Amino acid sequence: MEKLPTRQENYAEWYNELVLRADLAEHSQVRGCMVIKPYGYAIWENMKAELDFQFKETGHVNAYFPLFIPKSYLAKEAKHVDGFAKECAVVTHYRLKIDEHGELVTDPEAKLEEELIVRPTSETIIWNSYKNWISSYRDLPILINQWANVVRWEMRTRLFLRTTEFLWQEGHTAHATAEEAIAEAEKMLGVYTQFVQDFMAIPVVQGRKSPAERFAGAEETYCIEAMMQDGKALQAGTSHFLGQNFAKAFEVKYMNKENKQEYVWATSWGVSTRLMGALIMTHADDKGLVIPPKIAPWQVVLVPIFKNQEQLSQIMVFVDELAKTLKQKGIRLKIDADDHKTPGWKFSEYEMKGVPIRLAVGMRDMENKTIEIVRRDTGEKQSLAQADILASIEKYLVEIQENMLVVAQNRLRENTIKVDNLQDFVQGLDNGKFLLAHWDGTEATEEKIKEMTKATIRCVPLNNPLEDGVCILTGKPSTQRVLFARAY
RNA sequence: CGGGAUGUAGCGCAGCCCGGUAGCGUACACGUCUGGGGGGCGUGUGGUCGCAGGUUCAAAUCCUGUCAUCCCGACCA
Repeated sequence: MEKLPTRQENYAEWYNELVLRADLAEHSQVRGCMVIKPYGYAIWENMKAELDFQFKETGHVNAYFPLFIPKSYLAKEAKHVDGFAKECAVVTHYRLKIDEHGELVTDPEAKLEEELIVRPTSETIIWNSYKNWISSYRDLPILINQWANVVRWEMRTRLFLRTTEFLWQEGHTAHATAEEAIAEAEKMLGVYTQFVQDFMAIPVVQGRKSPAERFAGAEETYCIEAMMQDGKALQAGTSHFLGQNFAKAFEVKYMNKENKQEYVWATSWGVSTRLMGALIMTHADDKGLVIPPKIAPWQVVLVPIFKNQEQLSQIMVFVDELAKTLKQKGIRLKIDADDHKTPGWKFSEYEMKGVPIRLAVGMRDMENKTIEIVRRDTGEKQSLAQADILASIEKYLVEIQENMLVVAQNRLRENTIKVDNLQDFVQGLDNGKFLLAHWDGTEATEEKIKEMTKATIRCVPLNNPLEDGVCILTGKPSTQRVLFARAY
């Protein structure tokens, strides 16, 4: 098989090819939709399991709401409609029939009284339920998460980064006070940050979106932004303080302790299969994926090297014993004893798939009681005594996880720069930097900068130091720097 | 929705200009030699040439229509 295009040659093609070659996903026949293949789905499942655990640890429960949203619900929150109307799939009929030419056609008789929207997000359908669930402060808070698929009819799609249908989780909470809701939105941003850094080894910048970049219907949008290897930003997760916008749209009030009716305060927060894109573009190299041990479907792959079944049997005596030990330790091992692929082919294959540790054992090793171990992240290869292998694997799994984060953190730090004029700004962008620059705080300036440079305000970082300066475009005064980058 | 391109085996492509038996690479199956970094040799399976019309003795090839996909724009939490 041909080599992967390098990141340097063509970053976009490298990404696309890698997704296909690593067997994560493929384009389906359906426009803009992908098939997530078992290896890709296994990574998603590992991410999902950990996130689900964290949500429950922080007091949330799972529920499930309908895929279809009556059109009238979506219309209730004005900004929300604005944000999503242009990318909705609409169900208009409920039956097909065979016509006079023998063709399967939509039955015009079966038109829906009210059209149904395939959910682009679930605020409206969920708040329509919350209306019936909430009457007293004693009913609050409601802390619900749902794992679901959503559909957004995007013009241009890319595997994992932007697909018509995608998988995600969406948390929707209801609170008695603004303070509590804001605290919830911030808490979940923290959960995302910790998950992404500790499990996916992806460092992020936490911040608030500018008003223009806010979620449709939110008072405040918090986000985590990650840096891809080409210097572009990828929004890895968002958490929104929705104020009382949805409560007002759906008439959701509660009786407080003073016997007064008040509107409920809301949050929503989500991460999606887009995180798979972040994983790939943060860690993968020109040989393929590199997956952090904590979410790798296989943490270790073992390739026995043999000329015939008899040799394989001898090797497998040792391998079976090792497999038993690793299983006891909870280490995920794949043994590839397939005899119609060569060892060289397998080495390349598992590098493409990003398995953190590779072991190889042949007859030479059996005679010497040794085993070859190779780290995927650094490529470091050594021959160890078989007796020492368990300790080395355990040590490597920890080291690889840590090292991957450190490498990514260094990249983020080294490529985030302060700029004070437009020339440096543009030059920085072309060199793949994240830019901290002064901005006059107006939407007009933000828009102008986007037009000129394709860069957007990714966020106003949390705990941003205040500092007097002047806007790089207009020269008007500014009190803090904000983070600009080109984004996916 | 504007501009450009492409539809031929699972995948990647040639053939089309100049009409005449459907080709190559890869994958797959079998055999054999191999096996410590994407193996060699041999044999074989697999195609309504996107779809619908038309011209012709004859269409992957020429003509008309149509559908789909991709790229560049517009659009995009």
